Amino acid sequence: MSTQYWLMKSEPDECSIDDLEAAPGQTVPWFGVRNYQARNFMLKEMRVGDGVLFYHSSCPVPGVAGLAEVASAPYPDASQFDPASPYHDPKSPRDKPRWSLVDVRFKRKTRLLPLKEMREAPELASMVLLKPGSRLSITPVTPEEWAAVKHRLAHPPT
DNA sequence: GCCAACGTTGGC
DNA sequence: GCCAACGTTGGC
Repeated sequence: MSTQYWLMKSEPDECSIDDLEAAPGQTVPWFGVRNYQARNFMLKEMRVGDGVLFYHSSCPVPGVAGLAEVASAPYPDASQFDPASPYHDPKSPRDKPRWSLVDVRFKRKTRLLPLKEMREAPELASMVLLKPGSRLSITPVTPEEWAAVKHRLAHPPT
């Protein structure tokens, strides 16, 4: 199977690209996803080595802040069973966990590619992230979109 | 802090 | 299985 690509949103207050770089093994478990569509991407479609656009959300300048990769097969998200966690899900059966995650490994920081610039870029108009009303925290990225983002990262507007 | 969009819940 | 109420996301 050929390489797939994803965009994954993270609040920099929770886990920024710098936090990912500083993490043990430069890898973090992508815990806390509580949306079935986003979960299914991790559970059913991601493969180790898939490319990830690391996106900062809910912050002063939202946008792509770095590149990462899928670093594990899916496994159950431990936070669903932790009563102290904000991600605790009392309805998730121990023997049949509702929520799974993958590990994500740091590749490199990039310049910040702001959401505003992405919206203004015709070659990125097809991205799921930019669809009106889109709120998914994990979205697929086509090879063409991946290439266009990398090109734009390397060639900032003047 | 506002609010539009969207997902989930639960009564019926 | 419908759908109104409610909660969440996330840009602005």
